[in-house]
Amino acid sequence: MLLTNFEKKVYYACKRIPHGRVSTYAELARAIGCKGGARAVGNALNRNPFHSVPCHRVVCSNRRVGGYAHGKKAKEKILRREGVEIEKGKVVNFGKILKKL
DNA sequence: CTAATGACCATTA
DNA sequence: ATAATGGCCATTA
Repeated sequence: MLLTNFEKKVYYACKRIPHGRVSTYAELARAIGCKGGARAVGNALNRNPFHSVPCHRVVCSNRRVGGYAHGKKAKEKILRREGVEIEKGKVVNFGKILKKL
């Protein structure tokens, strides 16, 4: 697979998010040493080719769910199945279940 | 090299 | 509370 170094870092970091927890695009960017690169992280996750990397656990820093390659609906569905409550398109226990990397 | 793109973010009105 | 704005950054054309 033709993966850029940036993408590799994003996927490896994303893999560290535990089941039932979430992280944010900005936090992920910060974790890999690319502060301010939240948008770039989103782009990388959008092209995520691995089923093993749980990109559905990455949400926006404002508690909103954020996008998903297969539709936001699917994303919410998966998150709920993992025990993450979502209210009006927003993560309920955000501060509680947020995983800092 | 430049310009456009996007699963973002913080600020401002 | 919502909407617009400018900024941010890797990738791609």
